Amino acid sequence: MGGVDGDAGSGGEAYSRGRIDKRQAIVRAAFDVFARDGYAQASVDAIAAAAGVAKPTIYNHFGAKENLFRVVMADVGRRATAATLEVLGAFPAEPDDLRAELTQLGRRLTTCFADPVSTSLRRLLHAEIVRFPDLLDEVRAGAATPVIDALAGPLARLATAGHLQLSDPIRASNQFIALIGDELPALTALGTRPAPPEQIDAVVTAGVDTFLRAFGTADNSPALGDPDPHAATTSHPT
Amino acid sequence: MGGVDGDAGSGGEAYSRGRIDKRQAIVRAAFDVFARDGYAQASVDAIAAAAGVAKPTIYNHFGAKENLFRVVMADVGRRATAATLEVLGAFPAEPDDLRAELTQLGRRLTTCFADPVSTSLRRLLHAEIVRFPDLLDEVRAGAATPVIDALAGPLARLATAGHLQLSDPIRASNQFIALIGDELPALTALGTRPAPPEQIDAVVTAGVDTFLRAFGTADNSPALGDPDPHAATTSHPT
DNA sequence: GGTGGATTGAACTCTATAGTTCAGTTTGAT
DNA sequence: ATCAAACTGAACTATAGAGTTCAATCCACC
Repeated sequence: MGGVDGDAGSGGEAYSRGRIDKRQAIVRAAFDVFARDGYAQASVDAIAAAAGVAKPTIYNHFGAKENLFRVVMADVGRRATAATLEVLGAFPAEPDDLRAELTQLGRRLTTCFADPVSTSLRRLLHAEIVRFPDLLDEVRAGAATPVIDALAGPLARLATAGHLQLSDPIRASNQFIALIGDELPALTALGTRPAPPEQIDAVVTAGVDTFLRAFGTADNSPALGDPDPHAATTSHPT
Repeated sequence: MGGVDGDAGSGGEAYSRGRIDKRQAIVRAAFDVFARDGYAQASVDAIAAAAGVAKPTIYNHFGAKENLFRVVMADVGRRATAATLEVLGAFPAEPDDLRAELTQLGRRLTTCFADPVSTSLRRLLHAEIVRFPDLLDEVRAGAATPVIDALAGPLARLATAGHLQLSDPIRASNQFIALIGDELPALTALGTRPAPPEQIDAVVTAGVDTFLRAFGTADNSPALGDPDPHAATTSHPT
């Protein structure tokens, strides 16, 4: 329920759906099935069954399977981006305790990145990029770049306010994301297993620490007493 | 061995024609086809054609397609790891110019990570992890963990020698990899496009700079005059 | 209570491909 | 030269799934 609406046109037809929102149900179900089976192995019959809909209804709405896939990917990309941008929007303009706020931000971001919506999108992109090369640019333009920019903004403000020392906020933004998120795929088995929260926490804490060692100023303290010298080992992302 | 030998009139095959190592040819060809088409869409006929081999030969050697896939993944994992470990092994024990050596190392590592062997492995892992969950552990144990460890060693040595200030070499190793490599998928379109070398260079340089800001000591200098404040923008990994 | 567009289920066509079979050929070794 | 094992080509079985068709049905709205 909620914003029904026939989503911004994917292929030409954008007319009034007389019925309840079968369309939404199909897209959601298709995402589940694609995420589980991959594009090639996901059968339209399975999607129809999962959506509680007859097969011809799918073809009525979306035409070929390929188009359904594109719509699904766009939808998932939009959802993932929205969640991440919301987290970034909640970052305070004038944080009292920068370290604490960055850590909090890191925790929230990793939660977003480890979410099934995000990880499945990731997996499907990797899986199908050869068959759908354009999908990457589409998703990246609508998802990745805005996120980096949305983090670069606050970082730049913190720099001009004298709480960080950095010359290139975009670069710093990418590096922050790298420091807190690069190990996530390894920790979550590419998103197929729930990650031990304490391991994620350790990575985020260490990432923020390194970030502040590199870019911090006097007011964001010297990492209170090496908070966690040896917690949980981690490995390289696949 | 060698010979192309006239194989009675069957024309235009792809790989070697010696009786000796059909098996190798099949594995190599299968990798190419899997990388291009994905597991489900890769047909055994296509693999046979690419390997210059008859279909029953494949079944003689490997049994079912699933097994062939496992063998291919193990082989590719081995190759990718070997290349990376070789690069890490070349890291000098007592570097004169730590910044330069780390930058060099970063460049070489990104070259490894951007190699088709590595990127295809990555893509196939993401694509098939749901169908082959065990593959991840196998590849990770044999590839990712050793790489992190192989970098942690030198870092630890540098720390005890007083050239770096860090308490957890494993963590620092992960973070170094993150700083230099996290943007690679975005820059190379998940490995499907060659990355502009100057962009990779900029990322590596900036990554090493941040790493040394965080962990460096007096002797590895304050980044010679902000070498490249604004070069090429980058985006978030997918 | 009638009308039209959306929906349904079921049967159908077509194509792709995993895996097998087999008779004949090539190969390296004896 | 001979032999056994590996290889080949081609035909074959069986299955699975994309996309279509159509008569019957449901629902919103007039």
